[in-house]
Amino acid sequence: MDHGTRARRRITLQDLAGTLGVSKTTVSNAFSRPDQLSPELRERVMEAARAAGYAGPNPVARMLRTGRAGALGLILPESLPFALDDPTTSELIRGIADACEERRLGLLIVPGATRARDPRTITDVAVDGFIAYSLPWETPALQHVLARGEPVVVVDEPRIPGVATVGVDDFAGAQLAAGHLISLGHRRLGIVTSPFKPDGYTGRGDAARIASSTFDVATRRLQGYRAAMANAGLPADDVPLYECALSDEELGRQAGRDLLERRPRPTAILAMSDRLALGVLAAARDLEVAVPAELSIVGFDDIPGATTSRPSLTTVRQPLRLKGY
Amino acid sequence: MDHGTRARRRITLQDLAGTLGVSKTTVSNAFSRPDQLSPELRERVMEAARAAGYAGPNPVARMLRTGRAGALGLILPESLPFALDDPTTSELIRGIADACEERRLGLLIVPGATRARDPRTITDVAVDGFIAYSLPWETPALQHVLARGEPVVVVDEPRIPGVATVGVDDFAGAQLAAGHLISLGHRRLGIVTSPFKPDGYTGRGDAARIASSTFDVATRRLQGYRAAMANAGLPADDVPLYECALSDEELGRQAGRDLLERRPRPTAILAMSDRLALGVLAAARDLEVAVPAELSIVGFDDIPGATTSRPSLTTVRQPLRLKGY
DNA sequence: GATTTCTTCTGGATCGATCAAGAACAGGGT
DNA sequence: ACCCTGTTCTTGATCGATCCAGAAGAAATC
Repeated sequence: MDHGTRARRRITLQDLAGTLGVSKTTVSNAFSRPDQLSPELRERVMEAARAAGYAGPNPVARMLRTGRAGALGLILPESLPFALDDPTTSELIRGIADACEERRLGLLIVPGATRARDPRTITDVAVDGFIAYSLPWETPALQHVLARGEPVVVVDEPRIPGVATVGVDDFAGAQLAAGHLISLGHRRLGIVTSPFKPDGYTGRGDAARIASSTFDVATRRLQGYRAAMANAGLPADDVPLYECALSDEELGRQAGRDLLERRPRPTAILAMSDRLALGVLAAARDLEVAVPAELSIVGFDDIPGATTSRPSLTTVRQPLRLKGY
Repeated sequence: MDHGTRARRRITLQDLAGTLGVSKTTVSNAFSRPDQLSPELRERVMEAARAAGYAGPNPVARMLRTGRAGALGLILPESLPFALDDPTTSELIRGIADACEERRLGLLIVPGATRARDPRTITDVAVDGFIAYSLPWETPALQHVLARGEPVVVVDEPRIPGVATVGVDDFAGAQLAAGHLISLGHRRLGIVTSPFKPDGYTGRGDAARIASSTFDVATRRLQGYRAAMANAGLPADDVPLYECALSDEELGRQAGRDLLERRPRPTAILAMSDRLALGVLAAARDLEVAVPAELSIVGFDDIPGATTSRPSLTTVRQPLRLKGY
């Protein structure tokens, strides 16, 4: 019934110092800088800590003082379920997780960044920096990330001046893929694209949408395809095009059906991801179009388990991307 | 060349208050409690913040003062790559991620808890509580989690008195599965188990290992199987048993081969997970044992995409498990 | 013996916010 | 004129640690 000991407050470093009769700095050192005090005293401190049920310095207080959070934020465009489904993203997450583990950093995942979100999911988290993966231009989430003023690494897109970016050369890769098909003699191509805008649209290509695209990767890959076609003297502008809202097999199949039903039928289809390519393959099977006899398909990304007849444009991803820190 | 403005220190709420000529509390309120000040002043504050490039209150400082971190820690037994591979775990992560998103909590993932780890990956992270998934007894990581004194929810195992646990009734489920097979007339059963210890052992069942098991789930499921057998008057103790270090199709196949090569050959096999069951199915195909004519297989967990002839023992997982908070 | 150098430990300032209590002023009712 | 209630803003304490400068004593150097 006197002061103190009420309401089961959590024990602090200060309390511990009190019961031991040493200064709080000493207790702090016992935990974080063992070489700064004699082994005996340190042992006494640890002993007392164990007895008092003190688990170690409060991480938040330590962060505030030291300025380091010991964690990285990973911003994903779609929801986590979708990210885990998509081999490309999932592969990326693995690489990042491993790298974080080596450096004993925590990994805080912020999914669904393209949807409208409460900014607090970004402004209120304790991290030392962010990795943003494949976001469209003008994502509010990205603005908030940049506003925090902490280190940011963007993977794939968008390429923002002054912000570190990791990614393959989409233009060159796409050009290579299209060039390959053309050199095989194909003249009637079809293209299945990943989204140009994060609005869930799926359907035939639309020049206005493409012109106002906010996804860099899709834009640059398309430019690559078209450049290759233009080099070969093919009409690049009115090539049949189908845009898919997600990089998903079902949508790829839908795209494939659409493209393969056009007349004259394309003899080769370029897909902006391997999952879309697999979908096109399924569509070809549905429509009984023989691959590769009647149709060639080329994907992108080289996901594991893509053993179809397609030259794989691989990305050197993974641990590289953490080198920035 | 006077005091202040050196070395590009990050701007603080205090600084902002200074330039505006108001108190820091007012600035704080402008961000966190808009009803506490006049709209005009608030607008002025936000304006000045924008101009100064101030992104909002420092999350760490806020955490320290309020005592809330706004994030949850998720402890996984294996590495993240493995977790993403395993449909059961991946399903769980989805559920948790969704629930966190609704409550606008961050999700901090700490993988690989069964391996020896630096305790700091647990003691040094800023979270309000932990979810521990399917860990063996005596995992050091778990000790550290409990030592933090924050809320903990254990999923599946281990069941620790006084700690909230979410999970299905493994004993009853297993008993049901085995009872089902027995009621179909099966008398020679075989069992494929998930690990009893986190040491990577894969091989025939070993009574000593089972007796000293540290994985609750495996133990209780086995007890369930055996109880059903005992009820039916079958010798439960020397039933053929194969332990797999991971819940993985390849190991399930190995287990299936071993069990199916024994004589007399089992007519039914109980697997502790659906992935293992799929492996057994593969083994049956390898050895040209007809399913279900010559062999019945029963799994556990009901993962998506398991359309084989097996009664699925489903778990009601997902968002439930966050109700604790 | 005086000075320097270590080692070991301490006190107080500090990180950047929130919170509790209260001041100053406005209007409303009697 | 007085008290009450509200709104708006400020002061000072506080969260729980780390860091810096320095004190006290032992050991080494000249």
